[in-house]
Amino acid sequence: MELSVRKNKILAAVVDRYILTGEPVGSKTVAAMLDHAVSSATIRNEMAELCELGYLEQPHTSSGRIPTQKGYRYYVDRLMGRYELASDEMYRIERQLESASSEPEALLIKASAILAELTGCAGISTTPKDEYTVIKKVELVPIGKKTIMVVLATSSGLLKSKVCRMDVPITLDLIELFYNVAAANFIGVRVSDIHAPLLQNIAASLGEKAFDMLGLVNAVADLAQICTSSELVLEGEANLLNHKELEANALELLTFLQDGDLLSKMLAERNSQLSVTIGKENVFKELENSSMILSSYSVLGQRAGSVGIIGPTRIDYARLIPSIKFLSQLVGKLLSDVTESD
Amino acid sequence: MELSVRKNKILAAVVDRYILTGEPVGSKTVAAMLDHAVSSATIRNEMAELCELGYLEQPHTSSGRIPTQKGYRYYVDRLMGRYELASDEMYRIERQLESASSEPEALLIKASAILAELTGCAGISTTPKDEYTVIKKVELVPIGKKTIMVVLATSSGLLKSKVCRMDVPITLDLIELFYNVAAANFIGVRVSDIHAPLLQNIAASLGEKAFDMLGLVNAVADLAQICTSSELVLEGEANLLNHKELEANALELLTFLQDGDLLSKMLAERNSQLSVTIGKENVFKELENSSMILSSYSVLGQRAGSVGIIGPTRIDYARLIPSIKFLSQLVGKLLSDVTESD
DNA sequence: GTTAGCACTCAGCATATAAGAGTGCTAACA
DNA sequence: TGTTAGCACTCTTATATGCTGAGTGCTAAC
Repeated sequence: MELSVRKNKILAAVVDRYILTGEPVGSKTVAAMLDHAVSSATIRNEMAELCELGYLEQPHTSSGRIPTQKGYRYYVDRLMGRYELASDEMYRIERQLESASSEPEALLIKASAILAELTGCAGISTTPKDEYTVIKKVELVPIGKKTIMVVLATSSGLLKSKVCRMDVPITLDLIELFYNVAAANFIGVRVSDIHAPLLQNIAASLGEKAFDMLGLVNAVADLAQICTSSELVLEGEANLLNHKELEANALELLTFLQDGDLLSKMLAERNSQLSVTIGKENVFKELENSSMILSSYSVLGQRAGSVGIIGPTRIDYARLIPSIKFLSQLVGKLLSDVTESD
Repeated sequence: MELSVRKNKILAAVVDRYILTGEPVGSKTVAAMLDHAVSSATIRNEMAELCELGYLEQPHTSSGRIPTQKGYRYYVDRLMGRYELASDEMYRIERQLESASSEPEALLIKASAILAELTGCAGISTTPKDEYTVIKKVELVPIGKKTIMVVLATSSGLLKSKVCRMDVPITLDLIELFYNVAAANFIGVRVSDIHAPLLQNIAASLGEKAFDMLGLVNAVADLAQICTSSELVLEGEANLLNHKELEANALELLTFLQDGDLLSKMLAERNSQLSVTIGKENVFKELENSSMILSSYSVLGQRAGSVGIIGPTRIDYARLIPSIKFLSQLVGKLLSDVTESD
């Protein structure tokens, strides 16, 4: 629904001001912000209507107005200004991020931390979801007589490892056999294609030797599984305590975030390039006082994950969104760089 | 300094009760706890003396008493009962922990999480400090034309990796040369012995080929460095918000913990088997309202790290200490298992 | 449609009062 | 000399009261 030009201006003024100060905004203040083009009484009339329409609300009968979630939504969709990052700021972020670009996980931890610091909110991101990437290399690293480490590297730069304890001493034969099996069945295969049927095939083809090998083959399957599921990275949760509107539910909120599983699923479902989720628009009631801004990044043209923030609904959307967008593009670029030289 | 038997009983009663309820404890309550062996008036006299001696204090002129830090210290050192874990509880913990025992870091994350859940505090631990362990294996995993992954495994089961970007395409010659260099200079060497002079030696012996190799050699050195320094693991920080005595400084506290560097150093210096640090006994003022209980674990007889908790000073020391001790022994045992088969 | 003016509402603050918990002290007791 | 009963006193907590100021809704005039 479209509001009148003047209502737009008033709503924008209220939201801008409220984001800035956190105090309810009165008609006089708005009149001043609009250069007294109309008097405060007129503003009052308009604001009363905006209340009825559900864009504003009053904490108490006679105080200024604050935006409702509907108000924020309207503001984000139509009213807010678009800012650009200063180029020196962009440069600074780029430098910081590049210093951690050697591994995807480190990169996303860094990205989340940068966002947390930049925004005063919690920084959040998901590691690249790799179901289309293939296994690049499988290596065994013997540790002890019966202990061996299985290392799996994917074409997207992920490296995962797992220690495997065997029931029998590890022989050179076994290792050689494993490398043969790996070359035949794993290398060049999509991580998402390492599933039960394939494993059974392998076991069958091995015959009597299958038993000793089973642990190693399963380890590879486990690692492949880990590679397909993207992981949640959260940094700067403590920042959320800074926002007094979140304090009341700080415990629930932080506990929820720390758990991560639910959140992780939620992020996986997102598919727009930029998503702003305000208050109760969030599925989980732990987030009903929070907003989430996420921007997805792509690796080699393929949507791979997201970076963003979680903060209070009262948040400077106009300034933060460009930062988050910029960072997501940067993450995509750096991750593509790691991979592209293939 | 030794107190009279009766003062001991009274102090113990006050601390026990205060830990339980969080409310100041009055003379009448204490009299009841001691089965009215003496009247409340007598208790009052004794409590007044305990105040003068610095073991108790009054939040306001006329309220019950609460323990001072000195009081807690005395209680922990001499008064508190010793509990034992129920054997089914021990079994439950053992099972949980074993499920994550494949890698040292996962194990300690799990241990911290268990402690956090068990105690309602933040669980904390350090990964094994490995300066005496030796490099077991160094592997190269090619990723792209100019990108290669360096993997380092230590005898203690640690596995670290780093992506290395080269200026020139990676050739088989280079890889072979690296493996020769590694076999001659790294394998079997203590991680703490990989330092600048050794690197210079290697560079010198390589002559003109040193340039291409430098990145790889440096990567190994970086990884060795990472192995020597133990890492801090923190779980369940959100639990701290449950304790109202910490709420006032929750932001500072969580920020401090999240940073970790300082804390990490502090933990490294600890050398007693069990350490209880109460309030201002902590070096950092962010922790002056907190207590820390740490128990060190040993891997193959060698002190390697610690596990424990951080919580408010008002905490059930008597019940938590046995849990923490038990967990530290368990961690040591599981880590030794991973390593022993060498 | 806009504005000035005014009565009204309500949060926030300060002050006053009462109740209750617990103390310190004194004097009597064993 | 150590212990106890009794009592006045202190201080927190809760509740009630009044005041102030910001901001409103409404009405009447422009």
